[in-house]
Amino acid sequence: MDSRIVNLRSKLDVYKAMTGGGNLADCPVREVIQGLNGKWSSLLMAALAEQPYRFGELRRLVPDISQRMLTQTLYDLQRDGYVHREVFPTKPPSVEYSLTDLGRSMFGALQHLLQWAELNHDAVREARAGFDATQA
Amino acid sequence: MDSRIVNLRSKLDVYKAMTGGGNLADCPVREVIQGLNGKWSSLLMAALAEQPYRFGELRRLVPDISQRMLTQTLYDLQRDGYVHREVFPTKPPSVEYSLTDLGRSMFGALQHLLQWAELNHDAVREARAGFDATQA
DNA sequence: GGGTGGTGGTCTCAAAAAGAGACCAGCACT
DNA sequence: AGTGCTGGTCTCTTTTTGAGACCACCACCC
Repeated sequence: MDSRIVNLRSKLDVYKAMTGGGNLADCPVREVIQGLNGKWSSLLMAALAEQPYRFGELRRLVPDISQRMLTQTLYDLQRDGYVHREVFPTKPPSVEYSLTDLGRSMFGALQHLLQWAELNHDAVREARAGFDATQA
Repeated sequence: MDSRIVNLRSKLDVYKAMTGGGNLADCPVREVIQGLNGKWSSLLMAALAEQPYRFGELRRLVPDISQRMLTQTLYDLQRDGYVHREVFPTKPPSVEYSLTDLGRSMFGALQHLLQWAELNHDAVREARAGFDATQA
């Protein structure tokens, strides 16, 4: 028994899960997190959690995303099972993206982080400003 | 009143927070999330949530991180106020990294996502495999 | 029938970020 | 004098991202 007695079992469990219990290289948790790490993933998830959107609607909704990254991010989210893509055979075929059950479930967890960010972005901004000041 | 009646107020709020209420370009929530988007940020946060670590310990703990990215990710986390860096004037100076209160607070939110990933990585893996099969 | 505009993309090329690995000063121990 | 550990930085290559042109299809409008 050393000083590493852990009173935060759940945190330790999470850490062990991320390290795959010693098998850190191909850890499933890291793979999943990696999929959400994209610059646009969480934003698109938040948008689609509100309601389904079509490709062009998303592009207008997020003006600073390039069409290339919108295509790719949606493809990745679809691949991981968070997003459903449905093509409607209208005159110019339209494509609708919506969350799957898995996507809604995942967003429930992601939401905690987004809400934290909403409540604490001032603290982060302050910390950043203070740090930059000392480094100047 | 159109079909967009929203029964998920909290989700909508999160979305609005991310979009900055129409000011999507410089939205504070996106800035914060961006800081956690790094490939190694969440892993290092999980490690430091368990206990403080020294630089070399972290390097050994996460063998597949390059020294360069370890330095940089820790710097970024410190800049955003999640991590405290303390230099001890030992013979070869040692450096200890630990979570700040802000860091612990943030990890509390991040943890939900990590736990979700731990519980659902099978579903994601399956979705991925199924999707890849249809694309082949 | 010839322009215009909206559909959802792909392709190419430049810029930014990440990874690999060499290198460094300082000191302790042998 | 050599070896090893400390916490880094520097340079080079590869991967990821961003900007923007291009595309086929069809509807609409004259």
